[in-house]
Amino acid sequence: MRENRPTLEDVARLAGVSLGSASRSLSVPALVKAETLEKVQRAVKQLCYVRNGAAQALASRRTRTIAAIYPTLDNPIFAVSIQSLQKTLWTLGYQLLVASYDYQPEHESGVLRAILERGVDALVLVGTDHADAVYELARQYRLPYVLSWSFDPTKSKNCVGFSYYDAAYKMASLVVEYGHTEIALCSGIASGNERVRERIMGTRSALFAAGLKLPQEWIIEQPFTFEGGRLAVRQIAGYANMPSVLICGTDIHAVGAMAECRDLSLKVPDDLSITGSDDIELASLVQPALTTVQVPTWDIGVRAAKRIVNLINGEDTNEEPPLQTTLIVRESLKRLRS
Amino acid sequence: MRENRPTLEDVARLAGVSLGSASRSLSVPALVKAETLEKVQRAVKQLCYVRNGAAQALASRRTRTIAAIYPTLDNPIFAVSIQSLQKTLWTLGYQLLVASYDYQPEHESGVLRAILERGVDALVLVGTDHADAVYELARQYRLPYVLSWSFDPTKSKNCVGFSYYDAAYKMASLVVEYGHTEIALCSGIASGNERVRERIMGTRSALFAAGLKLPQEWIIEQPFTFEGGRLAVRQIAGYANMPSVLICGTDIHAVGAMAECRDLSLKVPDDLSITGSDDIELASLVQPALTTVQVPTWDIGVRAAKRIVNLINGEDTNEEPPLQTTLIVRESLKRLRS
DNA sequence: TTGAAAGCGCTAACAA
DNA sequence: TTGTTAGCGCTTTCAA
Repeated sequence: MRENRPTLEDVARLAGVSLGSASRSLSVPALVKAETLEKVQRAVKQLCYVRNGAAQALASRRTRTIAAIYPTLDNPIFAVSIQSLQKTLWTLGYQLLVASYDYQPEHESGVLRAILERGVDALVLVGTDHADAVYELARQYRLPYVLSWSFDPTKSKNCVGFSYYDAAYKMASLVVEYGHTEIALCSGIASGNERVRERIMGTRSALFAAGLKLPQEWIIEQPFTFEGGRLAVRQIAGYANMPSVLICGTDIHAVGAMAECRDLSLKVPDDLSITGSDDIELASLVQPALTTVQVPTWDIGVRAAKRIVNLINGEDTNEEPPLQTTLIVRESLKRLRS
Repeated sequence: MRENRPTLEDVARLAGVSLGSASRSLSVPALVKAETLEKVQRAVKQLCYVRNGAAQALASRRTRTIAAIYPTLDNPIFAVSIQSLQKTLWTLGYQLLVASYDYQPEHESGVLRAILERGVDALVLVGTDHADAVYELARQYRLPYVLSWSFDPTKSKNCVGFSYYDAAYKMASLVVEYGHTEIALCSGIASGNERVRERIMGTRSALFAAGLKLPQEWIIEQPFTFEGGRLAVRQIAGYANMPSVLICGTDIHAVGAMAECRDLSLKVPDDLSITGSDDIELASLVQPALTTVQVPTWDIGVRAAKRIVNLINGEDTNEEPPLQTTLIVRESLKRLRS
């Protein structure tokens, strides 16, 4: 298993300079005479030299790698956001280590521990609701972190996201404005997920403001899968009095719900209106097209990348306000009165 | 920026054993007396000790990390496969570093170079068609690699995948059997992607076997996006004589194509039949449900993980046959004659 | 601006 | 079965 990678010493020898100069040529070229720099660069090219990251990490105590831990990789909004996070980090000279805990919050700290062992300079997490152990480890290892997607004003320095409460409030207000009064909510699993809880609260507040209620039995907690959406529809279809609208916590839920409606011969939106959230690409492709809330998926990745690098460098990040969401009105929500 | 992580030396001191014994307790516990092992484990727990991966990597010349380079992370089949790859590697004691080159083959070697610098023990790639530089780097760094998804019998030791040719042949044969004679193909971009080329060849052979032809202008190369599928439909809709069926290279294409048909008031499958490939979850949710080819998405990740670890350990991997694909007949393909 | 040299925290001979 | 020790390849003082 021996490799024959050239070392920096080989480079230095070939270039006729010291090990120190060779190292500086690569890391802080500004401190090196142009002539020396050139000699080193020539040697690097000639030997096809590539740094040994482990040695660099050991000596400098930085890995130039950032870990991102997601609930799942299997939702297009996360996939898109990972792309933008990765691209932006790359331009800033960092690599991205991606991990997921499969929507099992209790696994997150285990994943983090493994990542810590491998060594990273910082952390990007999703949401603000994490086990104490997660925050504890970050503190203990002095790891800067960014909490993405959710926005918590009390932690704004570490947050890059939007208000799930506001997004849900907006959507529920639209639903009310369209004349609906019998409203059900298909949310995700609330435990360990403040985004789900914020959505429930936002929805409830909007209904309350209109003199309506969101009874507990009309809040249906389902995993964020197509199947989850189907199950929600099956459940409300069994109720004596069916709601006129199902507000879904994600577009994935909504698309699953629409499929189930078809199977049950429920017309959307005539028999049941359905709304989503996220505005994934699919939302405009389904029939009827989905009324949903657009969230700044790509932007979250870009900004999380910039923020985390700032935090690593100890630069003062001026606190940014939450990102904005936008209602997208299509055909899946029926107007009952104008 | 100083961290205060305890080192193995701290552990050894607290446990009252030597550095060597402490190291062995963690890496090869079998070589250590039970009593010693226990002392070390207690010290580890007490100090919350976590190995320093960089030091370990530098000294042992292995990182226990495997890199996987994908064309994109933004296709559900890859997302699913990454999940299974990651999970399986985890149980085998390896971590996964994910990267993508955004379907720009010329970027792949650059990505690989960055990964090499960081250090990995092995590589999982998608497909067999890679720049010489990629194979050259793998050779130079003695990096074991697995080529996933595609199956090339001449490289079967390194391949974990299925025959795209066969899959396409099967689907095209079904289309012919259903009585279609005017057949168009919406493939991906063929350059730098043998999977696309195999699909084209498989389709062409099946048609040829039935006395039909696949003219070049009925092969439409489009990027693997919903929009790609839409564009393909727009293109054939402009032809003087339209085909009766559009065979799509992926379900993503097919779903996009179906959406465009709706916008153009083309009935699927009456005005135009559409077939897909991959059998993503969405395929059964769209209306009409998609006739497609199921591919072993999850299995590819599991097997790639096992194979790559075998290769790292220099174990003899008995050459496995290609994985199998299955036709899934639903409603998007019309029967013109029986 | 450069060179010399002391580690970074661990593994893996080797000797005991 | 254990302890000792010489590196792994790089960064980063420090002195020149």
